[in-house]
Amino acid sequence: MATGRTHRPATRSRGIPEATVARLPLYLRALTALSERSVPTVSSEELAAAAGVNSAKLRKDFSYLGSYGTRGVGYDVEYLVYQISRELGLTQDWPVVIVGIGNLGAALANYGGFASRGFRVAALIDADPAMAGKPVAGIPVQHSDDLEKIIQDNGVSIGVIATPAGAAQQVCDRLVAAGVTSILNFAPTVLSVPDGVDVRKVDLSIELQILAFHEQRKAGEEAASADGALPAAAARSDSADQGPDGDMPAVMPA
Amino acid sequence: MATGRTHRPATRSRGIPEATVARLPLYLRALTALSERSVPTVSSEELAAAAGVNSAKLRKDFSYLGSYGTRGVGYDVEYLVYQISRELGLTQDWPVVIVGIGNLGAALANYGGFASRGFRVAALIDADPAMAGKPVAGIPVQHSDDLEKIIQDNGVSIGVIATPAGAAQQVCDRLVAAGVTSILNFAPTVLSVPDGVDVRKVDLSIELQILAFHEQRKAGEEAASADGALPAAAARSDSADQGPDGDMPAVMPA
DNA sequence: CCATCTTTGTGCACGCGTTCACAAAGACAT
DNA sequence: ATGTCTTTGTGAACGCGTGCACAAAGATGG
Repeated sequence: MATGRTHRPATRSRGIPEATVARLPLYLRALTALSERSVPTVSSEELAAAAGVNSAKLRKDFSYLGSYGTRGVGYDVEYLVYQISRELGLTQDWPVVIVGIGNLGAALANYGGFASRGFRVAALIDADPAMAGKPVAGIPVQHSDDLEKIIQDNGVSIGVIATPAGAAQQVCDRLVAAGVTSILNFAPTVLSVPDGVDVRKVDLSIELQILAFHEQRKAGEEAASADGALPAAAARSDSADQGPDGDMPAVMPA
Repeated sequence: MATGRTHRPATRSRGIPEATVARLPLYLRALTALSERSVPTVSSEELAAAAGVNSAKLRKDFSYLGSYGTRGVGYDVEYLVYQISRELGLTQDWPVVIVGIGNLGAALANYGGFASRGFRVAALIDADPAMAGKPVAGIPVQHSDDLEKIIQDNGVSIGVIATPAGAAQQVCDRLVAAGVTSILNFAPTVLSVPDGVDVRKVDLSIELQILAFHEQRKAGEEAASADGALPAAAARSDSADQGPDGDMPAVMPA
């Protein structure tokens, strides 16, 4: 970004690889923990261990930020916390709306990690009129009719979708039309959005299926060494596939 | 391709790239939707659009499965649903335990997508004695003292951790010791596990921070074209860092 | 049976991300 | 000051994942 200050090798925001960006929050968390224990400096080796990554990767990641460590010593914890926070945009306050206040929406609303990380729940929105006015996590739920107004009044640019799958795209469209440019989607749907809008997806069902794949593979290999066949456990070979479920958000039936 | 058609070209489980495995559930969902609409066949182009991926990628993904499409026609929906389900291990029943029945744990327990995808909630476990016996989603919560017994009695190999961060590693260790080999972790902690155990992490806080990064970048660029400086919005430049929050699961305060 | 047309399966090239390994930078002791 | 020792920052090699572009397969119609 050209932010500029003369030197400042970094600030090449656009130069920061996605993979690195995705790890910065991890480093930040580990650093925050160190900071709370008043640890003044940390080596790449130590921090990498705490974050669960390779130390060379961590150093390279930091090099994109232009973060300066001190050779022979390590990194200054406080300085790094500040730099990463700044890079991630956490030094400012991000108002967030949560749409769809079912089980999951409520869980999200109650999540304490919001406020302490630069995020603020500006509003809770649900389509059910019966929910309107009812407080969840101390915040009154508002009806989705007022979605546009809420977004605009609060200058919201980040929206969280926790509605059933069927409603997700419509909600998404309205959020985008109202000015939201970043969306965190918990509904099991592929959202289509115009250029310039970022979408991230969290999908419990997918995560579990990936685990099942590996689990099956482990079982299969085990069996293979003794048997040569399939997992011993359940040989239930239904054609599977039954209830239509593609209609509620991962993790939350309305 | 080499697969030689002795039928059964697949089963090269170990040959399937991770990236492909991660997309299979996506394809499966799209295919299930088609199946429900009784669509008999689908082209890679159509299916790719529905799943939000590139059609060449999709074809290559399927080629790892050894799935057979028909040139000039496309893929048989039902056949593909079965093949992918099978490959993912969803034709068998996976008993799952959820540890930590707070807001999120309850939301997970209520998630309808479990049963319909080959997963079954075998038990809900919480450390709070006051929760014991209390039914959540129709399943009585059990005390964590009985964790090992529950795992063994039910032959559970997949565990979901939705506890506060402080308890996660300990719970993880007990799960692993009891025989769990796949863990879905919602707590904001890096879990360390022995070889052979898979861990997948879902972390709301990280997802939001990644969105914030891009959001800030957008704002910065916008401003740059007119101004040259930083986002106009909030120039709040605190040293940031405040409440200790690293102590509850992403999305769920006990 | 042959021609045409559609759609798959994949060889290939490119770019990103990871990791190694090491030179340079600096702290610290003497 | 000078030497030693630690730890960073990064050049370079490698491997994975992606996407293009096309040949081969097979359906379909004449």
